[in-house]
Amino acid sequence: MVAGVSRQAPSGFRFITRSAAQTRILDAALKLIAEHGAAGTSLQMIADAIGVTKAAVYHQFKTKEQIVVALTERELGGLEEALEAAEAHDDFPRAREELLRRVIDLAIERRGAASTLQFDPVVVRLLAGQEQFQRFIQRLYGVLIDDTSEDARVSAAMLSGAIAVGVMHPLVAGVDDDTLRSQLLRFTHRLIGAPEESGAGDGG
Amino acid sequence: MVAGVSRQAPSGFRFITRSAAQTRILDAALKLIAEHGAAGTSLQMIADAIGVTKAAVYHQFKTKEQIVVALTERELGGLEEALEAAEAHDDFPRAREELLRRVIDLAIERRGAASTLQFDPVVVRLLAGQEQFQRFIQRLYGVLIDDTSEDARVSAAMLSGAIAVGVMHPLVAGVDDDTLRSQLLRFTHRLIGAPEESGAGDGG
DNA sequence: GTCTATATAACGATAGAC
DNA sequence: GTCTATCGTTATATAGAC
Repeated sequence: MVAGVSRQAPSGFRFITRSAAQTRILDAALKLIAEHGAAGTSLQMIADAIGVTKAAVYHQFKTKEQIVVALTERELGGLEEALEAAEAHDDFPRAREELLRRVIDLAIERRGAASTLQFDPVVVRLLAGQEQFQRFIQRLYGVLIDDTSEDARVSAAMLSGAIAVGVMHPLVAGVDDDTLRSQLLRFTHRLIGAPEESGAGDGG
Repeated sequence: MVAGVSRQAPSGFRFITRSAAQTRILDAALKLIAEHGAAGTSLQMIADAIGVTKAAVYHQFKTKEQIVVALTERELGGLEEALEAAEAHDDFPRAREELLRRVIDLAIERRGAASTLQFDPVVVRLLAGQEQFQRFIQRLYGVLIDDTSEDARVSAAMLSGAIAVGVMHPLVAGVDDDTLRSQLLRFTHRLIGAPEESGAGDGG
């Protein structure tokens, strides 16, 4: 699945630039969605959080849906780069290793921002209707799953949950980034059956 | 933490009986919350799903919050039994092993019902204010985490995510229960560093 | 880019009849 | 146990001034 894959055109998440006003909205929206869910986050709440009126928010994004889409684009942008780098490898284990390492780095960097979106049913529903995201997810699976066996699919599902929850669970709130990263890598390798490394000294 | 633990009083999830009308409401609510989130599920949607009016729903549950609480009580009820059985063991690895096996069984049985609730921020917020649930979660941690090391906490967080997502992820939608159970047990043992079993023949 | 003001709909919740 | 009808509030979204 990875060997001989043609370098696909970027989905285009990376090069979207946002104004300062838009960035403030997205920051506030992410925080509120994490606390109340996408359905439970109103435009009024977002407006209040950044100290403007609803109309000002609507001037930046035509609908609430567009805010969610823009938010997901932003949080998935870093993964696009990692995905392309992983696809460049021509053997499966190295591609997966590379991708997982970067996924973990990003997950820790943003401490559950993507996880929040990943588990929100409103976000999931919305993105299910967007071809751009579905293609992206399919590419991710292509690197993470080496065959079509149920074994590999269950493993990938568990891995995605382990990483996503591993960075956002209340139990790890007090764990510093470096410790969390080395633990996540260790358990991830254990889960996929790869040899565990002794040193954790990989810069980010 | 487990050795010498005194058999605590049940939180009382198990013995709540519900009328047929209440059960219909909870069934509909669970399905809708999985699709739209708790905040995105209105009383009108629940009423429409079972073919009654909003007022009929309010006759069974005084508020929307009570529906969510009742739903969580119902889905966590099976775990209470498993937790007590696990606490009866006086050595840690066996207690954890026993609990994890039952958690996986229940997760598969209901295919992500509890996972849905676990990841919904509205549900999390609501239960955070209920002492009954907080005590229950603390008891769960007591069996799953053997010490207070960050290592153990990260491991427990990842494990919880791996199981929860492992049963509800789209990738495993077509995997039959027995296959899913043996895979979940295998990867769970791998994650906690326990020896993997060869046979999966354990009745339910 | 932000404001006030408003239109229209849906929300949670209650009262009272059957 | 279910209904109709309603209250007060909030939701998404828009128009038009500054």
